[in-house]
Amino acid sequence: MPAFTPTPFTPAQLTELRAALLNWFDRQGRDLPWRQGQEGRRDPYRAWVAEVLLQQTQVARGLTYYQRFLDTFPTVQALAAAPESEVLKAWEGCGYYARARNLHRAAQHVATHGFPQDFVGWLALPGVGPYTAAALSSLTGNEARAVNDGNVRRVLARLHAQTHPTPAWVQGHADALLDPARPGAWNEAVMDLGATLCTPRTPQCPACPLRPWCQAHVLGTPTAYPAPKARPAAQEVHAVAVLIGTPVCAVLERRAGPLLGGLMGLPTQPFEPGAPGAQTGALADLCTRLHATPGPALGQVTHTMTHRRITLHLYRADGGPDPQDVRTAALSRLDHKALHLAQAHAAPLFGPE
DNA sequence: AAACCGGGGCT
DNA sequence: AGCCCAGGTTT
Repeated sequence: MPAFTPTPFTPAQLTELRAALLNWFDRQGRDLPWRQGQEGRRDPYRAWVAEVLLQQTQVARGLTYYQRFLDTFPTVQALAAAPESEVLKAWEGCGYYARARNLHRAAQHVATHGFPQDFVGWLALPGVGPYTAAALSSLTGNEARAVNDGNVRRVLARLHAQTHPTPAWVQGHADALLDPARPGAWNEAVMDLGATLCTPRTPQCPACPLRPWCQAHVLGTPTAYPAPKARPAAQEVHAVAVLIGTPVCAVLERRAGPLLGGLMGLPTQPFEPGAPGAQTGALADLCTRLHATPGPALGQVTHTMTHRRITLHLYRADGGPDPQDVRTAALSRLDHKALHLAQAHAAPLFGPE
């Protein structure tokens, strides 16, 4: 017996449902810059960059980054030949920087060995998991692989009124629904439906081509599917940071590890906000490490990242390592906020514009 | 199972 | 103006 409940649709229903969604897609599907060329035969480089970008970034926001990234690296050879710092600079502000580092590493493999030709080949690239491998093998090779992303999960959960769809449940139903005649278009169609009509909060059921088959619509509570996931509470983090130099030419450090790895930023030192003297102690420790002299406070900025709420207490300092050009370095939003604060502090009233 | 990041929607 | 949410891959 199967591990999941197979699709309740009869073959005739399946044919109608597929035709309804694909007909909608042919007329209402989104015209996106990475969807050039024939369906199922999209350009692999453009599709790949787009899919990695769209792993954690919504289309509306992703368009800007996609444009910038392709202008900077028009081909996989250009991407492979670039230093990592330039790749991160092109990705700057987009978040989840491991995506850019993996894309860069994978490009060096692709530039010499060529693009993967199937699902397993795509899956072998760093930064390409089951979703992206299914998307790329279907979009560029018309392979019959059903994608399983957040949109698909939501569409299928509503279609079958399933509050707690497991990954295996979603994959099973996605496989059953996939139109084997047009796998690439089918995947694009389901994701477009989830992104434009079957949205998380305010679904547009009256316009939905799948409404005749949708159990959640029958029950009248589409937003109940799937049930929201529990999330860990945000954690308060405090750190001191120093500005040595100016907001456009400052001492920067390269961040290592999973958090903002590979990006540059102002030197920082965390501290326990409750403990007396902890903040001045952290400033002293940081300046000792940098061989710098602490100066006046410039203010503080807050930024939320993952499950952390970070407060950066910014100070001026002197001495230490050589400052560098801030504009050519890849920085996180947090550091841009800190530098903006320093700039406002430097010229609070006057100055050009 | 938990961590990674930033923006957009809703209150 | 804030809070809350969503989201593939990796470790």
